[in-house]
Amino acid sequence: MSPDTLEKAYEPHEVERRWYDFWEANGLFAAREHDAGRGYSIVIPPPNVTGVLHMGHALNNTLQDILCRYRRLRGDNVLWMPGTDHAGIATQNVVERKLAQQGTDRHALGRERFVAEVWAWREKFGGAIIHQLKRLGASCDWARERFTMDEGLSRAVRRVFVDLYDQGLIYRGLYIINWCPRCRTALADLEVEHEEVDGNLYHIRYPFPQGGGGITVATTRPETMLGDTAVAVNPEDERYRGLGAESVILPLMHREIPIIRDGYVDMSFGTGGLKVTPAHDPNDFEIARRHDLPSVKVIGDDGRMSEAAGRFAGLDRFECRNHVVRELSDAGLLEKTVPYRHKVGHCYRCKAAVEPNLSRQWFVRTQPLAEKAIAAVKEGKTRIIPESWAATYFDWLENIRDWCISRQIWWGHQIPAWTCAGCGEVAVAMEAPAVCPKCGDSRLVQEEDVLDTWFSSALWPFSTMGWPEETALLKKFYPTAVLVTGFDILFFWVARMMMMGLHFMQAVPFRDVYVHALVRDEDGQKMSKSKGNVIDPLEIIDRHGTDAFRFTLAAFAAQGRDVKMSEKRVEGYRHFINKLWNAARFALMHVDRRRELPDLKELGLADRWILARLCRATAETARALDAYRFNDAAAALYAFVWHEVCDWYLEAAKPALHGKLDDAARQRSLAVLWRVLHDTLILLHPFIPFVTEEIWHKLPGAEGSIMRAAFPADGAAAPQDPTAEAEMGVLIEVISGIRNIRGEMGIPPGMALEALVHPVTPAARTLIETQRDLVLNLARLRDIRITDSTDRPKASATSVTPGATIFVPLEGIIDFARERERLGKELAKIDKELASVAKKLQNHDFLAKAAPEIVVKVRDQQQELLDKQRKIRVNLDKIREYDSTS
RNA sequence: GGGCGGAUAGCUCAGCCGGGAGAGCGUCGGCCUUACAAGCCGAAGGUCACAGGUUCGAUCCCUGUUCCGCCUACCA
Repeated sequence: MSPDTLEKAYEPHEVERRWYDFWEANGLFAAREHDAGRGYSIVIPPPNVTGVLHMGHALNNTLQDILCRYRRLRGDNVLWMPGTDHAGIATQNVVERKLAQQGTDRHALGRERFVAEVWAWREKFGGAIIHQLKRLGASCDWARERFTMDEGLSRAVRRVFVDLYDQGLIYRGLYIINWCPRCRTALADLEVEHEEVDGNLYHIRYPFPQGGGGITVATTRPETMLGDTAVAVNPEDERYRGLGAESVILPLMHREIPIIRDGYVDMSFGTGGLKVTPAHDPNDFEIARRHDLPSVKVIGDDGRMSEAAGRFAGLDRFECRNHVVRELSDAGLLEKTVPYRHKVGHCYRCKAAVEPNLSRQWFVRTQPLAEKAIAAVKEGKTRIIPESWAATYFDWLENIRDWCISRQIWWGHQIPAWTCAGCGEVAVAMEAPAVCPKCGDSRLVQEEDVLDTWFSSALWPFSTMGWPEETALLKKFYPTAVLVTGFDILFFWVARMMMMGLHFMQAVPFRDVYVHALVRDEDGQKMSKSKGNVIDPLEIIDRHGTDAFRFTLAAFAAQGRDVKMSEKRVEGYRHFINKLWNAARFALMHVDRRRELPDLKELGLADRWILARLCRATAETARALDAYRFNDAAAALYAFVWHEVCDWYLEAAKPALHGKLDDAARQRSLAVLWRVLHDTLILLHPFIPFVTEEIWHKLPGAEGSIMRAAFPADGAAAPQDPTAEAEMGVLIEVISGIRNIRGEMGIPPGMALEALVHPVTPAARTLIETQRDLVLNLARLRDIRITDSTDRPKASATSVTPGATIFVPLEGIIDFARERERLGKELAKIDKELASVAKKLQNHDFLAKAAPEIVVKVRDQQQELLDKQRKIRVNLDKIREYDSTS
């Protein structure tokens, strides 16, 4: 195969590897912080080091890559900052599972060796997702790749922690937090997934000390009763006036606990009695504070009952529930058990049921930070797109609660706080202090806990650019242009980056937040391993190529709607890639070297038409991408390439290209073809980078990488040619009319026909005369005759178009019944349209109140329809006449 | 409990500021026309969920209803 011809079908795999290597080797992804040129930056949502590329990543990164490649073509100095997230709990879990397989665990190793083990794991497997992103074509500036645990980012984390602590925005305290007994760590509220489960509501009677009676409470978690320290009723509740007792006996534990009155209690729920378990329920914790009640922690950190649970100690919490219920029932204190559907919190990492637990943890005081994050969006400093997500963003930030940031795991940024063994002073500092700042004791013990993974993620837009140093990178590229993300991490990540960015950089981290949809399976189900409906992006890429896959994602990425992915759809777009490939193949059979575009005046109609359409496609692509309307851009390009370039232009240009016309015509067509292919490749490149680069290098006169090309001029700078568009429109109608007759009348394509054309205006006559060859060729006619008479050959089929009425003589072939049916069908359509138009024009209110240009438009419409109706009727009548006489 | 989104052709979905309902796939009929059968030409197919309202005019704006999906919340 010679260098300037193409294979018959596009084979993506070898091409993709070759060009990706080429781009990387030539530094085409590199940002230049010291260069002029408008800076455009995006920071990647860092995938977990444990991650493997899934559909969500594929969509997210395809959209980012489209934007980055587009901005480069527009001449911007683009930084796409890549990296990965250490993913504290997730990664620790992965390595712990590996250790379990080896018959050991982290406690046997000890902290230091375990952490070393995780680093080793990361060295070996952590790069997988990066390789996968490269297969997707992601044009990140890989030389700058960062990791949330690397030295620079860790410094940024410590700096932020220390500053927030000094500013009173980080504190430590004893509160009810969400505890995962499986991961054995605290979780933030956000990290708890609430799921509906079928449970029971147990009604338990707590008898009075004197025996008998008592107060009945209802609970879904009876095992927590072992830690009850009061029973509460509403002070307004008539049922509990004058009880004659101020306490009850806690069953099974035989502990006397007080009856308290608190407005929190909902009188309408159950019996109006509430058991109070301060150590295992956030509301009860608050009630206990108000009433100065003690706390009894009966569930331990491992999910088993603690010593405080007396004889139940050591039982698993769920096992204990069964024991408690049985014993209560035996004691006659279980009044009833009703099935109850309620939500239970689960750990977002391991799915174990979360236990609210009293615990000493570190918190970020979020409210002051949230206020600024709200204001920034309200003031338009950051736009959220689509706008509907702003409401969700505001709602969460307005009701934000303090953020529990400490985790009882080993993999992560260890909290930079040291406790003095001598005086108990807590010192918070960037580096370990040598001695206690208060008493001078050197026995300092660092806090064991690490920080929530999302704490370091919150700093990502500036920590990756070198903060807290004042780097050239920050100066050039902060704030970033846009953050592209799924809505699932709007709170986890986006809102927190807003808070931290505003606090530490005094500027928003991004001007736009583009929130894209979720990728689901073809039935709209969320993809999950347990459902077995996961489609692996890499398998899709293997089978159909990266470009087809990317184009599919872009084409389905309509704002505010989930993407339903199925292999079938990718297949459809693979056909598109192949169509482009073959169009190029055809073009390259003719185009030999670059030619200047001749004057518009010298060009043929089809040439002028396609250039005008190219100009529109360019403007539409730019408009759509500037507005994050990826699907609009993809649809516009698809339609342009397939239905305008391939279906009409290439077909129209064939005679000239094949040398059937004069050489000047051939040269002109070649120049236009070159221009159309050249610009179209650039327009498509952000979406389908590989195939466009491959074709680009076969295109004579196209220099270097397509990545360095300039986006075509759109709008005023490019040829606007409404005349060509209108004239070509008339011809397309004429040709389609003839094709319709052929198809409907069942005439084989091989049979050459002749047509008699009656133009409606002298201009149309001239047009058809001058474009005679084009019509002959595209309508597959033997001959075309132009007539001033409306007389029609006897046995002929008719097509009425806006520019001309066409008669196709079908002597000996015509099936009169069929033609009658065809015209009748068309007439019925016109009658229907005419009726609705007439209704409008008979309406005085419409004439008086509608915009004048609309009225004019409707009048013109009516005129056209009436004209067409009249012509069809005449022909229908004649057909009837002939039919009856023949 | 609060909030958000969706309902348009057989399927999957576009449809920005109200003014003659679109695409892809699928279906039907005809074609190996020297770029492409992963293709070409032609065609059929819709009460724009339902009920009201605003308007000269509503798939589009407003209200309500039904169904589906999602987010969020400390009612045991």
